[in-house]
Amino acid sequence: MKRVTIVDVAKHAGVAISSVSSALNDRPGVSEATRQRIMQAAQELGYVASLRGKALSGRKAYAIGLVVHRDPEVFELDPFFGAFIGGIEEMLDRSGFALVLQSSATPEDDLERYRRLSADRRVDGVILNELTIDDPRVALVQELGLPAVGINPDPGFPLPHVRQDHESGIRDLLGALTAAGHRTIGHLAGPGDYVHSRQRERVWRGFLAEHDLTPGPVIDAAFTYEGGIAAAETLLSLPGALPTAMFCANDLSALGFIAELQRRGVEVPADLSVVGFDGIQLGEFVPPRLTSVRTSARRVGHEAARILLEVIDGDSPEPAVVEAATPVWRDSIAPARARRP
Amino acid sequence: MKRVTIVDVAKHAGVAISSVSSALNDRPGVSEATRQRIMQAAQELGYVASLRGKALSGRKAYAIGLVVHRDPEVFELDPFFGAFIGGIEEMLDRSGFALVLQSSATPEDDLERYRRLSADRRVDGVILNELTIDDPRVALVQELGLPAVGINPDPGFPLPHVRQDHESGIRDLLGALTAAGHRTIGHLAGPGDYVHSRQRERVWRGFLAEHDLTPGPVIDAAFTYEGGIAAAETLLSLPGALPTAMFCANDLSALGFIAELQRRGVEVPADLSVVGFDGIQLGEFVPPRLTSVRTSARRVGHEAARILLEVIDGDSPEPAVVEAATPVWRDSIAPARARRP
DNA sequence: CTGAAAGCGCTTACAG
DNA sequence: CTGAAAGCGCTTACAG
Repeated sequence: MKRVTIVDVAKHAGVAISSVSSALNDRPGVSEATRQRIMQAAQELGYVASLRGKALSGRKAYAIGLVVHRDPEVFELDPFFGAFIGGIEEMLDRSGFALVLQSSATPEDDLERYRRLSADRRVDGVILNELTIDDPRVALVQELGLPAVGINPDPGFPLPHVRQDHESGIRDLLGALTAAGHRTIGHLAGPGDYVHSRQRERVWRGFLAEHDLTPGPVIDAAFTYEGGIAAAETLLSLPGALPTAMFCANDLSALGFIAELQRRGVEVPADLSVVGFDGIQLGEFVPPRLTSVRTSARRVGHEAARILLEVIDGDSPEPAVVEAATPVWRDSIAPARARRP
Repeated sequence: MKRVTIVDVAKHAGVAISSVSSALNDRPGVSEATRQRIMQAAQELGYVASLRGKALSGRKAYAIGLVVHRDPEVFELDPFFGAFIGGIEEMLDRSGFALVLQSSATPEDDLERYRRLSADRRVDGVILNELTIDDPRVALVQELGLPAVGINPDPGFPLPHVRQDHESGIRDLLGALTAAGHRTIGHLAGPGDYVHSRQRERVWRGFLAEHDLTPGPVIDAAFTYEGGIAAAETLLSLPGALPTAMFCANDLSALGFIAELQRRGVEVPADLSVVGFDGIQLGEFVPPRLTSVRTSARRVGHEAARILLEVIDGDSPEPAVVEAATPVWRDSIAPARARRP
């Protein structure tokens, strides 16, 4: 079956293709009567503009790119992506844009993806997620002149971005911990090259300083269940008394952490209170149900797409701000009690 | 900065653009000497062909589509997608194709996505994942003339597809159960509209029939952790004795199922052996570690992309067969013991 | 307001 | 083997 093109619509409506184009794209310069006629012709023929013609002539790909790391475990259990992508789609869809998803094995490969996405003009812009300290992608997109928006960057970030406040939520959790009598609060930190790992640690450190509390142990962990298990082993092998509470930079690792502590005879939260960050579903189900901070991946994705579309349109949008992440009160905080000897 | 086009390369090499096109696409009709000269010119100018020109002129989008359901919980914790998408990418990448990912809220929306993907010529083909009984997408892609490949369909599927045998793995698990003395084996079934739910149940039923065993209770459950919890409640509310073992169609629900059973005082595997299907990471960590069947989402994705590319090329590829899913022996099977009264 | 024409950057017959 | 030309399906100045 032959594809119906703009030429067919023009013929059917008895006008020039330029008028069809203007009418269908809500551009001015077409009388209401003509517009109606064109709309109807398009409708009758079942015309849908070909993206290929549009793309070549309009100098736009009508697509944006997202490159995610292939690290299987992260991708497997990270609850962020589903909602994040859903939010992106939600926004994109109305604009006739699509999401091109790529997965990369390494950071170098990552850069190569962006480079090619730009070189072959596959997308009009990209979303920069999981920013790292001095993220090389920032310089790259600047060099390429590729529109980009960052997710939750540190202050001073040179590109358009969207931000969701995480500080108030974490502070609420830490406040609940001190209110429950905790004085030694440790931190299960995420990989140090991610800005969000650092950001979360910074809030913890700042809170303790303000309250004249000495920071408890800091243990590095991958953002995975296994990472949490390893962290528990590390904590238990540390000399001296255990902290009475831990703030984990990530729920998934918090769950592994708790499971391993329990396996080794440390009661959570009786012996050790634990709070996480992310608000994943699974935290609702495990014992004890995990107190955490819930972020809005969907909203963040939505806003990222919105901002990016504006950048692609040639605007310089203000950073988008999504409502702050909120505490999720569940069962993993208990009153501090005397430390184990 | 001005984009370098095929015209620039032709000029720089002192040839016609048609020769450049032929040379760069490894088409015959260019002498080795000319080809060399063109390659070098392209290299020197940093030329990368624009997909927009290629797409319009070559009548191809150089992209394939995947539409996934937006159901947050599934998307959140389903380990399948990450690996599956990784596998697709792996294959696509070499061919210069990209993955366009869309998320849909409802089955109707789903069809609309495919329809538009085809109408605006955004993609050259699609992957049909999570097939349902009488899946309406099959008729749709046939009607649209949209190349498509199905994942693990039932016999008689009219489109190209890729299949991973699940039967042998499930039978191994069930065999281990009977070898451990289990005679009453129930089934935690997935949503009945999915063909893979039915397939798994069918294997279970067939195995029992062959061994002259009366099927234990069948409980329907969503493919989620919560679904497993609900299923445990249902099982415990059933009149009569408990089965001594359950085969779950899905690991995530198996984990919820086990957790809830334990919460209610049923020891797993001592009182009740449980096996799952999927082989997700998380099953490695929870107590008891979940015995399951591991599928190869990555391989399946890889083969699906390969087959689809062939269909797009105009071929009629044989169904792809990925090596069978294999049992993962862990700790959730114990010898059958006298049932609780 | 309306339409004829050029042009986006390629591929593909088709002459030479 | 090589090159000039048409054409893919649109958008966008530019005349009328």
